[in-house]
Amino acid sequence: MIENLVIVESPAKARTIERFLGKNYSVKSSFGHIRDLKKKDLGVDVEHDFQPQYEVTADKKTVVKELKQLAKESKTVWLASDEDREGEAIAWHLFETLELKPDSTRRIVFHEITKEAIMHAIEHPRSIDQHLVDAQQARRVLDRLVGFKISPVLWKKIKSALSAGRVQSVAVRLIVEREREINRFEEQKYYKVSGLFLASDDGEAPSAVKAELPERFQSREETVQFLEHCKDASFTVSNVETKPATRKPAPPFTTSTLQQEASRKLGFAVSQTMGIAQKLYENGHITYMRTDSVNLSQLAINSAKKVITETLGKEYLHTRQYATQSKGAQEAHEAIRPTYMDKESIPGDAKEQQLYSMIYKRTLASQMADAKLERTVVTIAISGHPRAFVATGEVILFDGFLKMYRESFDDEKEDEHMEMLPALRAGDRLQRKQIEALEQYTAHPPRYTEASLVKKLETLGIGRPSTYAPTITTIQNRNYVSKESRPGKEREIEQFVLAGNQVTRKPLVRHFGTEKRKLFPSDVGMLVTDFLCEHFTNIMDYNFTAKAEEALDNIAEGQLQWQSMIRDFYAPFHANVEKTMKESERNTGERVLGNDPATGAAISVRIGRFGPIVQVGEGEQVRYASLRKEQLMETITLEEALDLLKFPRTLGEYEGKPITVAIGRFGPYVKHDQLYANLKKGVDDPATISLDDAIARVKEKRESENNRKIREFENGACILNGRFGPYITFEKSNYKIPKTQDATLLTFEETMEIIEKGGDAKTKPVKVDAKKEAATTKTTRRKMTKTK
DNA sequence: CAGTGAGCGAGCTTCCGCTTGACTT
Repeated sequence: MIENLVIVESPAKARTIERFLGKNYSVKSSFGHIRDLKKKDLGVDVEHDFQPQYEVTADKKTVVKELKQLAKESKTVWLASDEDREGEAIAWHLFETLELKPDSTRRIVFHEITKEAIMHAIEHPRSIDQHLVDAQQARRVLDRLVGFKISPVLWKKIKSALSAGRVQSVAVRLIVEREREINRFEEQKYYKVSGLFLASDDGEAPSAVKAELPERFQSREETVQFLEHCKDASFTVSNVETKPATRKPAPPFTTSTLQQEASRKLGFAVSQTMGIAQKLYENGHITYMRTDSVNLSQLAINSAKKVITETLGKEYLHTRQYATQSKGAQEAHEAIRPTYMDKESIPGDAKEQQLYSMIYKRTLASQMADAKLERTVVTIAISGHPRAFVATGEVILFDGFLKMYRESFDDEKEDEHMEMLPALRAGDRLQRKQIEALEQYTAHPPRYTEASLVKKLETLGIGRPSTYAPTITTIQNRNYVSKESRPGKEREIEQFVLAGNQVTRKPLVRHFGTEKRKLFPSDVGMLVTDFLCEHFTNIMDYNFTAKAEEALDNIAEGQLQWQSMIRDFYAPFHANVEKTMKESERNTGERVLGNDPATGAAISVRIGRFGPIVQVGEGEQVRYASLRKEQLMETITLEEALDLLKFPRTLGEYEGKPITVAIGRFGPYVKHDQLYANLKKGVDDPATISLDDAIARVKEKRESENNRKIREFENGACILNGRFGPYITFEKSNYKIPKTQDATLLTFEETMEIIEKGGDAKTKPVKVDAKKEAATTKTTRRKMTKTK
């Protein structure tokens, strides 16, 4: 007989609490939700007041069985899940599923994992808050109805296996709309003028002053005229303004801000950050990593106080309590912080250490003094000209929290660090050294990164800390958006330099528009977004979730019955689903671009079975070509489409067989006798490549194929070198070689034995959608490298 | 590292939010 069974959500938390509670308490974990709406079908009985049809989730069967047994043997069961909507529902589902008795069940909550907090909770149990549970049921049912009613409309009207949802569809919409803003954007050329001056020599070495002209010049003529004027002009300090300024530290990390900073400072993907944070949490180094709270426990603040005072001194200390401002925050946890504030570093791999160090510094900095600065703005007048140069300098009088941590921002420019200025007074004459005018272009609004999309979703109150990373993965897996790095364009620009007494023009080549790890919408993403915005306007509204949250709050407060909220939503929604199913056309996003100048045949683009294609002609004469990854149906021109249709192109013959050039999913390639060889990026142009160069690619590919091949047997079985080391391939299936065997020494018999044995575990050579297959192999690969 | 296609049938796909291990081509 167990005296007390305590159930929490996370096993790591269970371990900690068990230490505090002693031997009369057994602490177990439910591993989150244990029950959910039926996996198959709608799982909601819309005919009978939306009765939810719950079932124990497949991977929770064993946990539930174990908990049920333990509960039976326990005198008292303490349900200690989080104190938010989901946590309350978990407690209720446990109560129902484990068939607990009201008399022997207690609901408790605590906000800090300390002995005092837990003991206090045990002394103040309450009962399950059914209103809060109902709010969760409403949330769950709403999401199921939206997702499972709209997705089938997409399967029928656009493409199979697509999905729609309250969160993901809006996330995609944000990316699609940003892309269109960028397409509409008209860049403007301008010239930016900067000057280098010398402060007059007062016996010591003269010091340099870098200054800029705040206004930009639109035309070259204006620019050159200005520089010509500067030739003989004199430059005088006309004004010096010095102002004190302070900077405050950023609050401690939440899930969203951690993801943003890890992306900016460490280049981590959102899911990567969460994986590393999970490890740190499991090893006891940090507090819980899925949180929307910036709150620190008194214990944490006190120990931060101690560390700061002891290592940096009292003047660096300024304890603060931060208040969460983000919409829809439920604050079941603390901010993300080190478990022990005195641990500056932890064991673990490089990435774990990097992330920990960032969390450590940010948390300590949040309890440190403001930085005190002095900002100086110097105006430099130009004789005979109305404009003036401006030099800005910043001096840190007291570094405060900056000693520990400096926050990063998305729009930060590398070269904008402030420098110190020499001491200057109004009336000082400056010596002109050099003045430059550089041709520049206005920048379009930035594309979202994974992390900046999370930030945007959070400000809209859409999604939760536990779903930011999965949502971003989902919209990429559905091929609505993709994360890509694109090189941008090289562009010739000009610079005018006034040095000595001469203005010279320098042509320069600069890179513009480089994109790193940005989210780009696909044609399908755009098509689905347009379709949903047209037919399901209210769900695509950026305020849909915020409005739903208001109703959910009313349910939680007992002001509104949950079925009543769902009923109000469902009636018009369902009618709309039916109407759209029946009336709307199948939508391939077809767009006619024009006619082929050679034959007069119509050229159009649309979404085909395997993605966007360009089509020329019809019937027997029809020809297709895939769009390239960076092309969109919305913006492709007739000329670009014609270029795509030039392939495959036959170059000639080699060894009696034709050599052709084509453009596939993975870029341009040459094909010769079953062999595919990629063209060399930046060297070969598929439109102009010569037969000789193509033959060279084929020979190179043969060479590398041979190097890959360790052995080949008579019956076609091969031992190859792959990414994961040597493996066997036979009749389109791959087999792992046991670590105990040396791949280079395998005999034919041994090889065939491995193939036989591996019969069950091997991958089935089934036909799968090529894109889907590529997506799954990609994700497994990512996971493999992560666990390494 | 590997991959370079383009609907016959039948049946499947799908949501959001809690939480961790499985997976080894």
